[in-house]
Amino acid sequence: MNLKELATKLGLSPTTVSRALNGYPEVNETTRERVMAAAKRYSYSPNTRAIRLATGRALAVGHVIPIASQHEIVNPVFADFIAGAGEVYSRNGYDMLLSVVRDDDEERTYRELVARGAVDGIIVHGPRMQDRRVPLLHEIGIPFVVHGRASGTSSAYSWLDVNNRRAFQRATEFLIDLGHRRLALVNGLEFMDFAMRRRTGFTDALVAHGITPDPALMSSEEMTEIAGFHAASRMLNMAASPTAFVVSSMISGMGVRRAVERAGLVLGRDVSIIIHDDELSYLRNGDDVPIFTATRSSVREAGRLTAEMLLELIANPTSHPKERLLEAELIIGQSTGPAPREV
Amino acid sequence: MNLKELATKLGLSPTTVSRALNGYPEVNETTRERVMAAAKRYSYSPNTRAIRLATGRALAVGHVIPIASQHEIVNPVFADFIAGAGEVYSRNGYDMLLSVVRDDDEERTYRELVARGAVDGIIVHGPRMQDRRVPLLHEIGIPFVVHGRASGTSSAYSWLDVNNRRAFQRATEFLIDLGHRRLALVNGLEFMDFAMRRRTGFTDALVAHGITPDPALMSSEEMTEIAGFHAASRMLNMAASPTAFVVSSMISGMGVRRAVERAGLVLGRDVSIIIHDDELSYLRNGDDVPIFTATRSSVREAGRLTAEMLLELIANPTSHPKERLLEAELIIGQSTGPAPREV
DNA sequence: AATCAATTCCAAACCGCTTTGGATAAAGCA
DNA sequence: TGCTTTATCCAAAGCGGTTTGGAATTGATT
Repeated sequence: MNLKELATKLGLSPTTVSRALNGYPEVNETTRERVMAAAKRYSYSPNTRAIRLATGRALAVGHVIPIASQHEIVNPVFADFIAGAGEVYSRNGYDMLLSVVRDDDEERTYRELVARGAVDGIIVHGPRMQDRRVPLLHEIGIPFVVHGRASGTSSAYSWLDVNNRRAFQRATEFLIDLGHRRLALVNGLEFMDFAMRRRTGFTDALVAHGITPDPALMSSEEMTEIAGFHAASRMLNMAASPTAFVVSSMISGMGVRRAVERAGLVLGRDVSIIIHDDELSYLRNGDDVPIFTATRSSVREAGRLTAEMLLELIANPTSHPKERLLEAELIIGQSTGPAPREV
Repeated sequence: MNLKELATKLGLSPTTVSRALNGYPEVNETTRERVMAAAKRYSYSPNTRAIRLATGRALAVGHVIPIASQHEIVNPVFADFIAGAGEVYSRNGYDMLLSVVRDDDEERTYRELVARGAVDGIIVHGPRMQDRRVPLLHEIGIPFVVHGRASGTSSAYSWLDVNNRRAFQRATEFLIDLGHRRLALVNGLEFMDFAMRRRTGFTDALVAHGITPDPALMSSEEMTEIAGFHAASRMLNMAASPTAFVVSSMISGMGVRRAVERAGLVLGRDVSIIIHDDELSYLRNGDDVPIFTATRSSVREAGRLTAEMLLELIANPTSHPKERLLEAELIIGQSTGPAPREV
């Protein structure tokens, strides 16, 4: 059933039917109701392809998921972020277009996506330091919102980020307040923007309390269980081993915990851990009582908010870039406790 | 730059330019080269919206990701599956459309997606027993491939699945051969088709070796770390506690491992664990040496193959349903060993 | 009663491509 | 030489909607 057929059945012109369905004023209310009823009766869905061509809008948003070409890792937060964003799109009649792209030919993908007219806007995932994509998308001239930030970018752009520096600073201070003096950071890869900020928050807190950051107690690797395990094991084997860990993710944290337990130490007594918890749906940090003390910020909610920002930007392309900084909560769990007394 | 402009610049008709670019024979080779060169020079990308309308094809595939409305959990394998499928789509000029849908209004989503003409085919994720979506998509009449199977469905349909029954049977037999007699299953939710099959494989192996399955040693819960931890803790507290666990996922396995270590037992000596490893990129089972003994099957590869099946089906809608059963590898890691001697 | 402004509807153009059905010129054949 | 093929290109008609620019009808105003 298409518009013309429906119009014929109603004895109206396609014009009127179209207007009736789209809520334009120049159509009699009784006519509109007739049309609406008929549309429902024949379960008419306007052909998206035609709408897109006629309106010149794609009614779709592109998410470009970069895959690090060396490691082939898909960021695990991505699924929940998408789930949040997807809600917003479907509520607003937008489609979500996903491109999974190795980071060596990202540029081509972005350009094509826009030139082909496949999307009205783009969400940028996994920004790195001095990310080339920000100037690129400015040049292309398409609305976009970055999930995270790209330090070292000169021009303004829209972004939504968690205050990673602040979160890690607070986590570190919390541990310092508990008496810990030898603190370790198990961080993600530090060419990623968020990881850099977390490191800054960590060292800032140390320095502010007169503790000199020890490079041997700061690792920067992929956020996997194994990497966390290895990094923590190595540090725990040092002469002056750390009594507390600040860890970049739930998964790494599980690796750190394993290293701690493997070393015969008790979590929350001998060694404390604070992780960052993205509230991934399949990696809940405890049911009622949180297991890990954590800086917490829902990545699904971030997905929702980012999507809303982008749709606004699309509706209002000349508006100024919007920025949104979310604060992470500090959740006290069972993985932290006072620093053990020196022997 | 659109087709008409390009044609004008070349002094040709849009018809000829279109044909030249799409490889039709009725155009002179030298003309074709001229056109190609000009297209590249002006970086012309044909407008997807127009192509879709003109050809009546969506050139897009829909992935409908169900979110269990009670738990709001996004299946973690989904990200890697998508990554695999995405490769295939971009190689073939298809877009990937993602709909994240709570499982209470799935039907509407599927119907609309097709009625609107947004997709040429659909991938069904997370099939359950007697899944309603299979008959629904048959009724709608759109090519689709199921990732997994839907037991209890009468009509034929295309699917790609891992031989879950066989994998879990082999894993169980492997443990029995190591001398284990009290085996536990930490399974996913058993209304999911794959979980049911895994359970069958587990009990089949037991029965075949004269062991009566003990309901107290079979849990069926969400595949989270915590659920794994709780289930294993409970079982390890039983009088006749299990000496071996067959576990449905890497993440649950990490919970089981934690329970084992928490109980003061040594993995691979006191207690053995076999997990199923989907080879998620951010959850590698060890670097060179696998940590867990595991039944292994790459979900990313499954994504690739499923996508290829669907594209074939779209190109050839009258062909018979295709079925593809992947066998999982059994990988020996450090989490298994001979059953401990009875005390 | 004549004029003007709404109100309500429609015909036709348009979005940017593909594709059908020729037209023209060159080549092949009897 | 005249006629049929073959090669090459083009005009125009879609695809299924939206949107512009009227036209016809009705109601209000003077």
